[in-house]
Amino acid sequence: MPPRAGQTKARAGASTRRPRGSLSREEITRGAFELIESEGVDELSMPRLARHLGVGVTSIYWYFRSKDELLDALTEQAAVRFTELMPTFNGYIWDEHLRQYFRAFRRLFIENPALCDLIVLRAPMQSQEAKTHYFGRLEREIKMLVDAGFPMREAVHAYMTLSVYARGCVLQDRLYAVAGQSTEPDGERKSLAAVIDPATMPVMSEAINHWSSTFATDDDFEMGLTTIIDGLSQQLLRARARS
Amino acid sequence: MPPRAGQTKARAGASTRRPRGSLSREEITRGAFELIESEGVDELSMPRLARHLGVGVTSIYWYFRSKDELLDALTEQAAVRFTELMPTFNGYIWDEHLRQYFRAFRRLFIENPALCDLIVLRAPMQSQEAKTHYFGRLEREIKMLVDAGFPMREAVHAYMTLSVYARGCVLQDRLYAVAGQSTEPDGERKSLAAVIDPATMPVMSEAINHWSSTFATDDDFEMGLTTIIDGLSQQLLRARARS
DNA sequence: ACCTGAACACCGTTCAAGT
DNA sequence: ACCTGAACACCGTTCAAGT
Repeated sequence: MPPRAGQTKARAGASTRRPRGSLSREEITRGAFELIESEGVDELSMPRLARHLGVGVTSIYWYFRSKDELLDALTEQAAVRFTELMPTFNGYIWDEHLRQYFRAFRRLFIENPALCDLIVLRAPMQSQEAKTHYFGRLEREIKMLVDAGFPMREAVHAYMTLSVYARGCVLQDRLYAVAGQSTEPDGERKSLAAVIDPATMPVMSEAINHWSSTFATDDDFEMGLTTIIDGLSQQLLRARARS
Repeated sequence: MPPRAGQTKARAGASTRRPRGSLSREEITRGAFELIESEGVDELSMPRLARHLGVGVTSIYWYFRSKDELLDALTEQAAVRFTELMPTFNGYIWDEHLRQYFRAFRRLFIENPALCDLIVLRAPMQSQEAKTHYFGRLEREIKMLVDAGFPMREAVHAYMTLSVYARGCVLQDRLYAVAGQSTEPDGERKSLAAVIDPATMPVMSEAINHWSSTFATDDDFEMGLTTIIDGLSQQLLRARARS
């Protein structure tokens, strides 16, 4: 791996001491993101990060009390980045809006595994800044649902149900990604057929024709999305009938 | 912690060598489950497990090539245990059946964090045995939906959508559980109010009245369940109309 | 105030023995 | 065939310096 220009790299045995103000929380988190994006969050370790930054390991501890505190900071930045990357959709009616929104929501996590690992698989945001960003976005989305006629409680839960479902799909996708990829395209169905005896499992032996290994493909996701939005339509009709 | 009777315990400095056939895959996985159940999956380490069993660390490596192989075996057993613990429901119509089933599904994971960590947060099952158990259960559930009138493809996806949603809720619950519990009962709403300015976020400042910290409470879960089942009802009506 | 290496307790794993 | 400790490379973190 050739050292890239314009970047602080591990000095090859050079024992130059870093100047005083050369390090900062920002540089550390930036380096950590680079590491996570290229190697995955599991590969982030304090010694590795220090080497990547060309710093002594313990220097990082001046800026972050622990690795966990560093990860919290990364999660917070990831949350901000995520809300910034999410496009805004305008002019759609509520059901099509939700569909577009959560389709993008899922795509974003799948295309940015670093954000996925930090946001989906880690504890909830704590910082004021991250929450403010997040709620700013929620304000838009929930208002949209309220304007469409959803009572406040139903609007909140509509968003949350879809959010939990979408994150569940992303999690599924991620777990299957880290466990070795499926080998041949049709290998999955064959290996399923091996454990399904048509005599004792007549339904399953037909069901596997509609099977995808992860159940987190684009099509799988779309079907669940449709189901949930159909359910919300029903609830909206009932709510309108009541008022 | 007093040593429990009838259990192989760490010998207090005793350097007695274990007899030949005294260890086994079964004893190791049993000890590992005990450790996971009492300490959590993060606390499982090879040295700890060895100490718990009163064995040299390296003895474990005779039975499992690596920690990962051990975890795979644990995951497999957890999957079998899970399907055995899931009650069977009889005599309900399809929508009530799904509600009961996934309610129990979620409860089981919440009440058995060890199973949750191994199944929900780890890679998919690989072994024949686990798959056979799992598909046996799926046979029942999908047949139920097909008998209710769902086309095969829709039946498969109905189950999977609910399964992804329920696991998403469980994940949420688990993440909030490991990150410190919320302090006061009403503290959450107050801390939310701190970042929500009613002037700029009129909708959110009302929405937080319907807010729960995790969005994975029993009520939250039930609402999403209702939404999804409502959506499935719609699809069933359409499918029946088509045929 | 900021950066550093030495040192500690822990981890997963390998290896060359013991019986 | 099965069990063992010594040893290795790695990790997160602390501490007592250096400048």
